[in-house]
Amino acid sequence: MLQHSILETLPEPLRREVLSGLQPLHFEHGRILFRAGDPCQGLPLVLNGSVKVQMTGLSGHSIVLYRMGADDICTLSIGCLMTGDGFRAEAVVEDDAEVFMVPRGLFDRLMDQSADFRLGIMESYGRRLNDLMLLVEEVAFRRMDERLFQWLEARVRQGIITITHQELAVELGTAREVVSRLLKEFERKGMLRLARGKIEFTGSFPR
Amino acid sequence: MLQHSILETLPEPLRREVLSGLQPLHFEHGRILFRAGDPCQGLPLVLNGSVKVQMTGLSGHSIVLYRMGADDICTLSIGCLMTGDGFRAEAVVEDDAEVFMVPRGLFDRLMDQSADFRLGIMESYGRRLNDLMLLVEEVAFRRMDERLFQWLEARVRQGIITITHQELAVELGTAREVVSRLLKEFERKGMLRLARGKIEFTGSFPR
DNA sequence: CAGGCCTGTGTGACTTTATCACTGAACCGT
DNA sequence: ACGGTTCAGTGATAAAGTCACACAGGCCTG
Repeated sequence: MLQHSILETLPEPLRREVLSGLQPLHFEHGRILFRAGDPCQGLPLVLNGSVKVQMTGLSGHSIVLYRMGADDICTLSIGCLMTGDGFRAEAVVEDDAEVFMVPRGLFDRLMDQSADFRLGIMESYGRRLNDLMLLVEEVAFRRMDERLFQWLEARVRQGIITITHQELAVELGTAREVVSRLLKEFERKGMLRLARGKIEFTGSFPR
Repeated sequence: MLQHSILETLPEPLRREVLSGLQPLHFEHGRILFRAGDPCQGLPLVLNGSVKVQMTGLSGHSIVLYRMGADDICTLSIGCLMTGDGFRAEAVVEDDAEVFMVPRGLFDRLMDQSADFRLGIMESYGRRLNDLMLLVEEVAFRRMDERLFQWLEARVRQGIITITHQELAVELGTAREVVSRLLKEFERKGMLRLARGKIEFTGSFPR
């Protein structure tokens, strides 16, 4: 079922009209929703799948800022939509995703006509702001080994994950070598097994 | 003249009504607009002065996230206003400030009735999101000496600034010792002179 | 105005993280 | 099987964070 909760709150005639006017766009794993500098085409409503948003600094390093999943709204786009500025980050599809792209005109109309839509947008914005604030705190003050551990912990249930040390470094905003060394240490402690492009959790990974 | 550009865009009868219903609140240097955990009372529109927003991590360390000045909107409050969650950060007045506090009901009404108001809110949100993204990048990848230098550079014109190393550490999200050492090095290079609670720029501070 | 107190600053020793440079292993296509 | 490419491991060194403590400046109080 292709739907997005923020559209379900619309009053009936409007909802039907909007839904009939939008067709879902499919994006496969690895596709880029937008790149840094791109102008904003519309507000993406993520129906399913998973999209990560990351930025690359002047230094040339990248860091993942947050992810969007089912029922998420790409709030970052709104600012660009309003000011006409280009994106400062890029969005990469991780798990194949379907997206409604709401054009500027329709967005304005929905903001005008539905209090629930406005509420949904504001809530989404608030969450994103909070996420970023927490990320700042994490990057500024938390130790790398803890952060890496937590990242892995959230994925233990998958048993094996497919990711390179370089990608993991981008997740945490650090250098590949740092990730390699820390992972090696985890391996020495028996928490996981390393292979090229893969990390396998052992039963003894602490939970 | 006490006004805020986002209110000036309102259609005339509404603008007059809103303005007559709001009286500016005065906050002196050092006053706390809100603390972490506080519920949100309304949307603060900053008329003048300067307010810094900072958060304290689990680690007990703090970092300044951004500042608000004349004509700014405390977008952070909107999320809290919508979800009813408490603030995750605190706002401290630096230069005496005057603020319109827009209560929830009025905010909803303005969002409903003015497209320009909506635009202003969305733009403000977009800017804040961009600021935070840049901060993440800065904290994750930039060298401390450069960041400290830039922070000082932005204040060279004041000649002397009154700030402790501890406060400066919070500005940058680092440890006091790191700031002390870097400042000492700047002093050795002749860029500035240090005194208890003060930093004096010399003519040779590079610009 | 001497002494005590609090806050702010300086610094050594050590750990963690980042950077640089390079090696070798694993995989891919032909 | 070979050669190229991507990935991972590691030593050396620099930058930044942590811990512990000494001491200096300003302020209050007797």
